[in-house]
Amino acid sequence: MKLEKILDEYFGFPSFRLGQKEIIQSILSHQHTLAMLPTGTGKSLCYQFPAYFFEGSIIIVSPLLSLMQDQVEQMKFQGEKRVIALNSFLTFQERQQVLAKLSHYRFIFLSPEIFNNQSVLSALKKIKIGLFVVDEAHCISQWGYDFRPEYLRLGEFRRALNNPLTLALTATATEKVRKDILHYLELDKVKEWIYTVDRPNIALSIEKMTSQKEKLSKLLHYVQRLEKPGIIYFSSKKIAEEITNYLMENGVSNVATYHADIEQEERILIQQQFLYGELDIICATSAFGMGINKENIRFILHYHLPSQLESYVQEIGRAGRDGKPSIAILLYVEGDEIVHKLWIENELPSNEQIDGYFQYENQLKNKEIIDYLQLSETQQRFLIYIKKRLTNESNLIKSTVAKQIKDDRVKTKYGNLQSMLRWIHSEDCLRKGILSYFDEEMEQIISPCCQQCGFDVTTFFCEQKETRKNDSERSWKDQLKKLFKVEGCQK
DNA sequence: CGTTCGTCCATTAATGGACGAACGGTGCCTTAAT
Repeated sequence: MKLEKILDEYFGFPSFRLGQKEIIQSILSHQHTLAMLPTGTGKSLCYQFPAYFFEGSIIIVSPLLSLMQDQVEQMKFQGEKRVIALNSFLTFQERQQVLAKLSHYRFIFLSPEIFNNQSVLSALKKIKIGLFVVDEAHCISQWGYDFRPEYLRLGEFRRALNNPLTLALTATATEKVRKDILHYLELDKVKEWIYTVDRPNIALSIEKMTSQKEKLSKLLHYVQRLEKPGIIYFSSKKIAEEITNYLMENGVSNVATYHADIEQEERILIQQQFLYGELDIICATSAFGMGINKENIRFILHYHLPSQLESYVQEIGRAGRDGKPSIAILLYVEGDEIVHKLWIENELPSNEQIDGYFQYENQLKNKEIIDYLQLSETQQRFLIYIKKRLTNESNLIKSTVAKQIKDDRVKTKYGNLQSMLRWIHSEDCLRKGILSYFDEEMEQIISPCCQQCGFDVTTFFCEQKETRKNDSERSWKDQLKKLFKVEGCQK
């Protein structure tokens, strides 16, 4: 049967999107595959489709519980009942039941951390695995070295499962990150399908200002005028909250804050409200976004810069999934990057902490070492990872290697931040800058492209559309607006 | 690095200033350390 026919009959799509068919064919011919597709272009089909050709289960490694839950719900809604998220949301009894009949499930979503659980791992060993999928595979490189070390152990877990056929999916990976992905998944002989990171319908703009105050008024200016809905990104939870209040005080309604300290229930509520159009603007940290499948986001504003261009591309990529013109504006004041430098410096243990850790390891209890050296959770996880990786080596070697890895990591992260800053300060086309960071060249001329290529931000304003209307219509509309305090474009 | 928070001590007992410490995004997993 032709693939298109199956696509139509089973999934209800008339045709494949860019890259999907090639990736699916590559999987169907049993080649390990690394696929890079632009944000929001239907990566999940790439593993859902082959599932119906394979015996055995499809394992999908996913970075977030909420993402797994969403995908499971969505697939159940589409009629696939043999799907489960194997994670800490399950009670002990539920987990036992699921593990007992694991081969029953066609799709098994799980986190990298769950492989640490011996009963889960041994249950997985007993079933036939048709495909091992790593979703958002750039997390291996982005988080594996410090924040979530289990991402670096996915190769080890793959080996434990007898090296199943593997598909790594991402939207943003430089050459270096792609190498990391293959290395840590222990893959060679890989078919790579790399498509552009570019999203032509998203116009790009950077505005440099000299004070935070100026930035604040610029933000309000844009928020009041740009077509909604939109997301505003911050590198501080506190400032995200403050600006939510500031916007509301200035007549912008339907705004909410989203960050890691917001209760789980509240976070789900905000996501839902945003999805269904009850909220227009989310003031968020980097916690917000993964798995947000909202078609009509019109703008992404950055009140603070992210720490690397990969993150920036991920974040702005949430705009314009419907293909309509959208805009990404980065507001920059010198010094905004300082907080990233601090995090780079402090998230991994210092040389003194590393030496101390391996020196006292045999003498003190773990908890005493942590207290004495004041190790953060990330720092502990890093050190435990090194310890496990070098089990048979002396403490001196462990200590030396740990310092080496830490130095490399700090250097890489500084480099990424520098690239971000170079891009901000460059006077070249912004799109070209992003593409060249991902070793791509501009192949087409896009209009509107970016503020370097010359475009008018006001074309993205609601007002612009309304001035086309005649005066009398406008005035009653304005009055109505005032009366009901309606913000945003009226369609 | 730059802001905020808590403590201490001052003096027309209820503020206020000085000073140092703490903090700053992201998320799994809680039966996993010889």
